[in-house]
Amino acid sequence: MNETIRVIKENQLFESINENDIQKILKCSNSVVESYHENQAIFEKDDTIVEVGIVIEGKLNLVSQKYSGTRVIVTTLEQNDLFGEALIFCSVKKSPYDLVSSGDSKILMIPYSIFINMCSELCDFHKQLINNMLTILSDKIIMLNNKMSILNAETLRGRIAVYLLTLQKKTNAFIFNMPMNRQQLSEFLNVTRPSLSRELSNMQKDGIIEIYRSTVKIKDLKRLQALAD
Amino acid sequence: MNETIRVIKENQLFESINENDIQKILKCSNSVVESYHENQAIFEKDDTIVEVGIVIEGKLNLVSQKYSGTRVIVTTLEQNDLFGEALIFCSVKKSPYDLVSSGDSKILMIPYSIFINMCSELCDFHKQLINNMLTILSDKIIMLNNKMSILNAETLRGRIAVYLLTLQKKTNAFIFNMPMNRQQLSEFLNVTRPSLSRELSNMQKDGIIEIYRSTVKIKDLKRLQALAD
DNA sequence: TAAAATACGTAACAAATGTTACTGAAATAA
DNA sequence: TTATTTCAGTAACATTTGTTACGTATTTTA
Repeated sequence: MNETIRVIKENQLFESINENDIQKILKCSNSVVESYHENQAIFEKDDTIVEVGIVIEGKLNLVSQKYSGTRVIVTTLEQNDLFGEALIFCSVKKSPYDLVSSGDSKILMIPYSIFINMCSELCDFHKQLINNMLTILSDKIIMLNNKMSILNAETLRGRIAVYLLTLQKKTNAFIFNMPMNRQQLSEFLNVTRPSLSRELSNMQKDGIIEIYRSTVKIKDLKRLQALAD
Repeated sequence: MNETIRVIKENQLFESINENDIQKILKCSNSVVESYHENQAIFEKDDTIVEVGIVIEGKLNLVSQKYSGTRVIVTTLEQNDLFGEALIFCSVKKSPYDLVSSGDSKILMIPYSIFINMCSELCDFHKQLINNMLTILSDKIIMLNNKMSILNAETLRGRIAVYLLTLQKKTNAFIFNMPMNRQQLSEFLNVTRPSLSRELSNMQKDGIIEIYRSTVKIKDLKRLQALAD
């Protein structure tokens, strides 16, 4: 269990909670570490989710079962990734995906009840746990809203503009590095890689940006902003 | 205050909490009903949000300030609509929008602290309030994920397919009405109205659906599912 | 260091979607 | 009822983005 705590004390869910109190939470909530092996399912589509999980060791694949029967990996969860946090609280708790272990893995499963029943001692760390959960859910909403505002842009140039402006704001600089390669960025913006390359080149020709590999320089902020509107 | 309770007792935030306990919550949290007049701002862009609000009377416009200076109404909030619920808990609590009263309005403002401090009595209804908030946030995440899966479809036909299949699943019928007109649906799918009309016609020609105004009949479920994959 | 693999840019062409403008049908108002 | 307004379908053309294929630069591996 010490290994578990060493991992999860870095998790946002346990922020500002010390190791002793984390231990109490795990005990009080009847949390357990479960072991899974290659291809074993943690849960399947339409299962009712009543626990949140944290990956302690190994990797998990979140798998979408297509109508055609083909299976597509939606995302991969690694050490300290949290899952199930939206499903356990929402009105319809059925999972839309399978969650499958990729190789051997260990997972901490935390039952639902710890988040809705305060213990009678009214411990401060229990409040903090729920507060952390509220922050995690809210941050996810903000992140999804930001992603939506990118996908809602009318043109690819607009999407690029919104994306670059968020980086400009975050770094507070006019020269910065993009944290994704072209393939990843094109998937994030929901276009093909050659389309993205072409448009970045066009924007460079038009004097809006300069770009080489992952390094971007914003040359005409006003026009970039106009594109993002 | 009785009028206020008559309104908000229908709100998801107060689900399974009786009128007496709602009254206690409002008192214990120092909630107040504020009055606003035409064009008065409830909060402005970059304000730090420390209260959730519920519209008791009138209408509010959530307004996006574009870089160009033009102002665009993102959405309109009406009686019993909740706002600020994600911003008060997230890591960066600054609002990206202005919230402005459209005509006279009355708004119940509920301070942040009620959601993070259990009162010493450990009242059941207080637990229920926080539980309701967790459900509201989680449902919003699920809704945004669904919307993302529509926008992520590669073609318009795919987006239409995803949308129709969610309606098919919800109504459990092969003939149903769409709750939006063409203009609204085209905005929801992020395309222009003529493009939507054209594609719906094409899908009808191809024998996948039959459509007249808002009435849709799914004629070839398998092909519709293949499109949504 | 050389060889192999990967990442990126580009170009020609195809396909999808946007734009504009017009029509008739349906709903609403007078 | 008739007139008016709103809603929806269509068509021609413009623009944007996808597809495919290839060359070159960069990074990784042996």
